[in-house]
Amino acid sequence: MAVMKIQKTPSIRRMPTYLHKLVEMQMEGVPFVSTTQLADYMNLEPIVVRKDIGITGISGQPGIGYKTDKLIAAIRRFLGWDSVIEACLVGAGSLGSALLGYDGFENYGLKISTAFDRDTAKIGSYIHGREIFDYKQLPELVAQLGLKLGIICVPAPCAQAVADQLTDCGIKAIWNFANVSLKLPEDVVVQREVIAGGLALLSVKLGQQNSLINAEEKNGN
Amino acid sequence: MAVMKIQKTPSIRRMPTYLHKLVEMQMEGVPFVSTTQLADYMNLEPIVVRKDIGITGISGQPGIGYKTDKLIAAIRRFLGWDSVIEACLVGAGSLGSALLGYDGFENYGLKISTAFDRDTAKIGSYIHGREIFDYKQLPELVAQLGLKLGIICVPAPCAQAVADQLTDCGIKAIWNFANVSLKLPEDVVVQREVIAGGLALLSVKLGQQNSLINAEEKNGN
DNA sequence: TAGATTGTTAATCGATTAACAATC
DNA sequence: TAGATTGTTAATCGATTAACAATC
Repeated sequence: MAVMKIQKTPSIRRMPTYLHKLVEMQMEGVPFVSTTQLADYMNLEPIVVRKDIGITGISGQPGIGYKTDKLIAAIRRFLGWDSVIEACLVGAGSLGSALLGYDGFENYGLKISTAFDRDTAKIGSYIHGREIFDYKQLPELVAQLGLKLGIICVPAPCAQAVADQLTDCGIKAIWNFANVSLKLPEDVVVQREVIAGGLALLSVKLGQQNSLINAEEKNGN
Repeated sequence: MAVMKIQKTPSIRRMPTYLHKLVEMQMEGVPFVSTTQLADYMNLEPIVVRKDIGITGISGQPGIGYKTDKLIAAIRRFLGWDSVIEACLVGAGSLGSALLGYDGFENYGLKISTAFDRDTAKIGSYIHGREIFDYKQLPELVAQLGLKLGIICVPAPCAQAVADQLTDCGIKAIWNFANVSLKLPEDVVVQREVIAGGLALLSVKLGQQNSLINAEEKNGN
């Protein structure tokens, strides 16, 4: 199978943020939204939002904007979030627990239907109202529920073994929060979250800001 | 002050991952690393790694690679992680707790020196060995410790107020995990983590993969 | 009619990839 | 000498930005 290359990554990454704001506006009863409004909210230029929305295929009304409901629907459809996908989570440590407790996923087409851990102290307990199952039961339950998405929250050294187990069970997509690069079959897609990536960006911004300030001080401003 | 625009965002985001792997190799006693090795690990092309490393300014040895120690130092210097920056964390909920428990930050030039919450049940307790302070004490402690970085882990509706408070106290950089876009003074840098952004990317990949499979089935492959 | 916004086309900019001489 | 790798230059590709007619 050909290696996939996704384009418009920056646009796709912005979609959930539009969605979040739009749902909020929808609840407030706002019937129309313009790219200007969304751009203001996100601190970017309207043309960026216009292009992003363009790829969903929706059309708006010149001079007015987009119907809030339709725009929400268009973004959901584009992302494949119009039908809920069920997932299993492996590793109920602090990060895994945080994800289990996050109630925004319902807006993002995701439902974590089962959670697993190896720790006997956790097995059978409930975290944010969800039972933690024995990791040994994973193949059985994943097959039974026909799950296609797995979320890995185990420590880095265990992550590859868990990933192998998941793909053996028919999982086709992995959301990887472990700090390690996984080797997977070509027909399995993976998204690795590297929290430190954001920190790196922030650090570089801070460094640039500081040198800017120093430069201005030098110029007597 | 001019609005900052950081370039080479994708390269910067990859830096911590290089760093993580390099530190691992260093501990294993590997003296030299080539871009080929790093590329293999990260599932990308060597030229990408070569370009990324290039921006740190380090030079390697043709035919051999880079000295592991020197490369680690170069990446740390580039990111400003050669000196530890102290931060405060606001909001000791499940995500805040997970961050407090993450022990990888020491490698990333970050030390969370204080954590705050408003909840009296949490104040005075210890999470992952760190005392949780009353949010009311924030101005006092931030000033006392001279902190420049704040990490926001409070619910979205409180995030802007916390951000305002932080900037009032002299915080110059904010790492925002709340699901809201913050309005900040121009001299304060911000990095917002949108966890759902990664999920959006994964969903689109999964959709593309599925249509690829369908196409191949149609062609009888 | 005036102001706001969409949607498209073109221009610019930056990131990725390719190619290859120089070096170990 | 053969193989591997760096570092640089050029080519390609895609994303961002600008401009503007069409529409409400």
